[in-house]
Amino acid sequence: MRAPRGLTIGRLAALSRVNLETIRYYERIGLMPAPDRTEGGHRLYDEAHERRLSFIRRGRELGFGIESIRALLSLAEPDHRSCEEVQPIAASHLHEVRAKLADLARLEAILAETLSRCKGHMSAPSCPVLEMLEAR
Amino acid sequence: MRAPRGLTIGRLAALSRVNLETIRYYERIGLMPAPDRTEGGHRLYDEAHERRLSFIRRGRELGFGIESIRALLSLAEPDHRSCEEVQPIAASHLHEVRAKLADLARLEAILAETLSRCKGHMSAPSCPVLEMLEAR
DNA sequence: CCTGCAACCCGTAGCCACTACGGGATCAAG
DNA sequence: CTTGATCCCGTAGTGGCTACGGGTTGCAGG
Repeated sequence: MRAPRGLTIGRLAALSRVNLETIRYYERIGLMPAPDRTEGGHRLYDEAHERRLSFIRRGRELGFGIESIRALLSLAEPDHRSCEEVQPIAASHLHEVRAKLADLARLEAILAETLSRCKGHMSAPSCPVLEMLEAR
Repeated sequence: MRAPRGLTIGRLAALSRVNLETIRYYERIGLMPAPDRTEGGHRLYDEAHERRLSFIRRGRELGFGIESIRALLSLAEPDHRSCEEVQPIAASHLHEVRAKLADLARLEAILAETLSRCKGHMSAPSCPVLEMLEAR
């Protein structure tokens, strides 16, 4: 009665909500360790892989880049565990997120305002959007 | 006293604030027409090119994709000029911008809140950021 | 006229983070 | 033992550029 260790890549993909091809990609770039294989060569994962992969997915969902996640993963290891070193990574990312946010908000305002001036004059020869793009 | 027609790619780049290599790229993908050349093969542009390139730059700055800009450019031509056809392109883009905006705002809130809980316990063994990534 | 050097030429490869494809091998259920 | 789902691997494509390298052209000063 050995534990049911041996998660196929497909089941790992479903469990961690990461695309199967993406898992292989993470292995290629060294973000996920190469797992054991069956005799026939199929990958076999365990719970530790699942935890690591879910960590990566949550990091990606928060917008961290692969290299930041690599750093965060090593800072999450029991020996190295350091909030002090995690903070600058997260803070720098937050800074970038805020910059993009400000940029997008600007675009949104311009687009919304310009489009609002389009309402109605469907068949008119003038177009606020085109005029903005041609603007001096 | 012929007009000073004949803008080198470098001067066009400076004038339109588009990278020189990007201009060549736009020509390769058919977004910019192939201009005349000097005897030696250097590209020579005119004001029409400058207007088109600036149109493209403004479109890119507003976040439109290359294919949308291609469509907008053709809808900006004197014969085809159609606000009616421009609107769905801009509206669809605005929709995408708003989706990204909402997504980024969500990230920002999570990151900011989590980081705020990091303040102070620099050398503590626990870390709100890591805990969130490991969550479950 | 000649030199020197900035500007230009072209094609290709690299960036990020995947995603898709194709053709073959393996696994597990019936 | 057959079938069909799953998995294998390597490579190429995505978007929108940017960088590189090695060669050619243009033009201003001497």
